[in-house]
Amino acid sequence: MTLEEVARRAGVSTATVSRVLNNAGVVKESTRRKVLEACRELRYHPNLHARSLAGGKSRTLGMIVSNIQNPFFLDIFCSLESVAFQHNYEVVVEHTDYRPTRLVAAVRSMLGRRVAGLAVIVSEMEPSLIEELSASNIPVVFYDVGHPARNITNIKVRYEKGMQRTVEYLYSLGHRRMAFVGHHAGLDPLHERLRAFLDTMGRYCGEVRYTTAVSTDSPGGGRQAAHQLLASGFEPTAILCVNDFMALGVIRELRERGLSIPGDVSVTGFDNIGISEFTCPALTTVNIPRRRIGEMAFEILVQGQSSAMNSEREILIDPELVVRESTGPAPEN
Amino acid sequence: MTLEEVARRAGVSTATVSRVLNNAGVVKESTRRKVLEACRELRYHPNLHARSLAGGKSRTLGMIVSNIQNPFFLDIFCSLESVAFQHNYEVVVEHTDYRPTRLVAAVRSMLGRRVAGLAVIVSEMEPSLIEELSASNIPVVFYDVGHPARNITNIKVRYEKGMQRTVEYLYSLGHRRMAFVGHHAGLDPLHERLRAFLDTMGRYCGEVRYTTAVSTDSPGGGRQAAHQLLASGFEPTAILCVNDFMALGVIRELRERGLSIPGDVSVTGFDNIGISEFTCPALTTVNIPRRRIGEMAFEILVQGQSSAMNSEREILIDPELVVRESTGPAPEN
DNA sequence: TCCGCATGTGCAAGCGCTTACGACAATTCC
DNA sequence: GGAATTGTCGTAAGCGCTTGCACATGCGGA
Repeated sequence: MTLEEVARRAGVSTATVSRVLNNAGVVKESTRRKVLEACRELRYHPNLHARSLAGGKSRTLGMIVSNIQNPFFLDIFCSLESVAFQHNYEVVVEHTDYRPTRLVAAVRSMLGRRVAGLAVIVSEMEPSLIEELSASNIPVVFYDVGHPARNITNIKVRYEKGMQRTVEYLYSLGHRRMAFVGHHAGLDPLHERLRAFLDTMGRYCGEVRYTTAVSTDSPGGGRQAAHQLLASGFEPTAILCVNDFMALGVIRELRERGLSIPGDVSVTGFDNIGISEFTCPALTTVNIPRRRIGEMAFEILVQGQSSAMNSEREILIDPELVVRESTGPAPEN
Repeated sequence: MTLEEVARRAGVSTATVSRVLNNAGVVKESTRRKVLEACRELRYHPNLHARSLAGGKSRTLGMIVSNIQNPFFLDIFCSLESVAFQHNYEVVVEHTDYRPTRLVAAVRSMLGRRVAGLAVIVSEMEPSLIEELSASNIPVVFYDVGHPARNITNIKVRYEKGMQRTVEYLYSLGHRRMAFVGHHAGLDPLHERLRAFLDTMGRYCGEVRYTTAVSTDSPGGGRQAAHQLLASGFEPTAILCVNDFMALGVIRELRERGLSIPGDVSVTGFDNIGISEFTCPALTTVNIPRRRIGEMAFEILVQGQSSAMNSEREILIDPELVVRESTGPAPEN
């Protein structure tokens, strides 16, 4: 089914069919109806590839995330998708599993798709990508990685602040043995969080003991990390997780061992994903406004585009502690 | 950046460039290198739209789900995406929020993209879609909805069996007051599950009392449903949820009220999503093999395609009960 | 009656790529 | 030594659509 067949059927030219299908130009009502009827009869579906090839412009946005199974990323996607949908845009998503090579492939794929804008919400990075994207002339927003450039806006969360806040909160509750559970410590943004933990801990030097464990970004990974942690003989009174997703597993492992939360061990997460409210006990965490991030991304990519590409800037977000039930005073002993 | 510019730069024709980029035909090693270098220098990214327009064939699959926030759907997507990736396919996903109109729009969009195959994993339906897809000549797999046709394969889970099994299991534990928590009872497949519950209950007529509550497909929805349920004065000793996602909220609400699980109330889910193992208590549920469903979908869409489109058939899956900690003997009183 | 101006359509030139097909060299064979 | 191969590459015709432009009508006003 092509435009031409529809045109023939309706007894008009392809130009006219195109016009009615795009509500562009003026078309007599009677011919418009004829065309629409022909479309229906022939079950015509315009070829989107041909359309964007000829049109030259695109109404699709691209989004790349590290791990779409982690609700943190998924929520941002949903938020972006939702506002995009309202504005008649669509967004295609790709995920990288935290692997730089897949990131590169994903970016290339997006560039090949000629997306109208690209949101890169990942933790891994490949240096050459920055210039590649910067040279691409499409609006880009990075989250957590990269740095601003002509057409690149950066959104960053002050993770250190959140981490610092958490540590201090726990310290004030009397905790003196803490552990950090993370994943992919080799990746910059993730490493940064680990370091924020270590730095803050360093300030209580001599007074506080701590250790770290690393696994994969999933509840199972969190559980495994907790397992290692406890098997090592270190008995933390508080475990800080790099994100809520892993915290789910940490909680599970602790309960499995008969440890009460927060009676014996306090647990904190990061991100404040939807289900962190539904864990038991409900998770103390640090909120990151995912909905707003998605909305900002859309604005930057679509609106910012009109503002002559001068979107070189950095946006900083201060996360805030959300205290729920998984934290409490350190046990006496 | 177009093929032509690259060709000019490399001092060859566009045909040659195309050949090296596609590893098609034979090209002298020296020219191949020249071309690749030109691509790199010019940061050339082939226009995928032009490619599929000219090529006529597509290596992207489409997938439509009702609610991508529900891990059940997300898992199937990830599974499909994973095998597709291994075979050098990509998959674009769209979600409908259980709305038939969005389903129609999504299907049209996929058809416009000229996907190589389409997986429709939804609960809502629009009758006309079946024939529209059937006429489209692309391989299609439906999950839960629709019926087989020339190019349409149907995957169905015998929900009734799972539900029946669950009810009987609870009955055997002494439960005589049960409740069902669901969502979108107006949609066929969902209604079917509700009816499976009612039918099974009907068999114990007079002996067992029951009621139902409906909300939205989310933990929050589950919580709300549980709230209604308990506010109604009915005191179930077991609550059966249409899926694990909602069960999360049900559990939360029960705990909030100080009810012990399974001491006071048993809870069951459906789907066996990843985190149902990490709830507390771990959720008794009915397993649906999402990984296998994703893999089957790929095979049907890609391999089945070669088998002359004679894929008209229905695949039935028997779900199985997974007993964990959220169920136990009914309380004495 | 003729001109000017809306209002509706058709023509045709691309958009960037793939892919027969044929052209031309460099071998190879009898 | 000429013909038949073989290996490389260029030419050009689309793929299905959008869109600037020209053209055809119908109308009122001069």
